Amino acid sequence: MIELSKAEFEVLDALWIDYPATASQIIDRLSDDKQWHEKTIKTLLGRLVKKGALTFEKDGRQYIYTPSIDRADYTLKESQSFVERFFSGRIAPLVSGFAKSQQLSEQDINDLKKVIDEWEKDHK
Amino acid sequence: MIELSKAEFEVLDALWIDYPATASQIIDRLSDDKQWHEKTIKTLLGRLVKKGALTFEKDGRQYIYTPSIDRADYTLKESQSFVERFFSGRIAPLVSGFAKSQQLSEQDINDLKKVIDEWEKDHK
DNA sequence: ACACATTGATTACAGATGTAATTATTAAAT
DNA sequence: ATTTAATAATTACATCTGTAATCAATGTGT
Repeated sequence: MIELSKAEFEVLDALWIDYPATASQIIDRLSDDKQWHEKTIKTLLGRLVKKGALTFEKDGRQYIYTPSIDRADYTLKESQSFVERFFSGRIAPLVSGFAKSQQLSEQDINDLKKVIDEWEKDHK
Repeated sequence: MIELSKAEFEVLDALWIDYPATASQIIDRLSDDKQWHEKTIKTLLGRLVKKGALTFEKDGRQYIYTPSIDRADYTLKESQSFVERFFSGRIAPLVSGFAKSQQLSEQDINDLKKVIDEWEKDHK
């Protein structure tokens, strides 16, 4: 699988918001949270292209970028590897840690219940 | 918080299994899964000491290592940051991704239910 | 047609990381 | 006491990462 650094992921994440998009659109989106120099973002875009995480088409002197991987796929793979490394592949201990440290809201609990209901529906 | 690389974490994880422990004990434990050179593990131990993730006492010519951070604390922090980056801090979408891709067993579902029950007990 | 402004390409550079080899130290064996 | 073997300390080195600066190309305005 394609391995992305944290910074690279953030840039790709800005593209996932809406694509295709130009570098300046991406820079624009990122400027809200991050205080990255435009050059930095260009560098990261270049590295993402090199890693095959996105493609581009020329439009005059600009590039129009499109992600070449799916966000859900990518985050699932990362989640699997994370849960494997930290919790031997079991997800409940992760959730349990959140619960114990007061990180779960009523909303989270309801969402989790919904996931469980779905699962049970599919496995009956 | 202390930032550990993947390799560093694996070494610390081998120490968490049982401690205090000597370098050779740790090397021994790791040799099952990893094919790291002994020197590599020593280097990682040194970096872990430098980062303050573990301490040691001398016992003759050997060092006896002890973790200076708690595994549950560390994994919780990492989990929070992971969930924040990939799922805007919400845990349910992570679990949902696992469910949708057939990564959840009956056992996982039961464990999750237990976590939810606990949570509800504490919040009544 | 030409200077300018914009965008992409190339280069930079320090610190982190993976993966050890080399060197120094010292307890243990002879 | 001296050699040896084990252990730790120091050094190595390529790649990745964060964070840009500089160079090159090219569309645009005058």
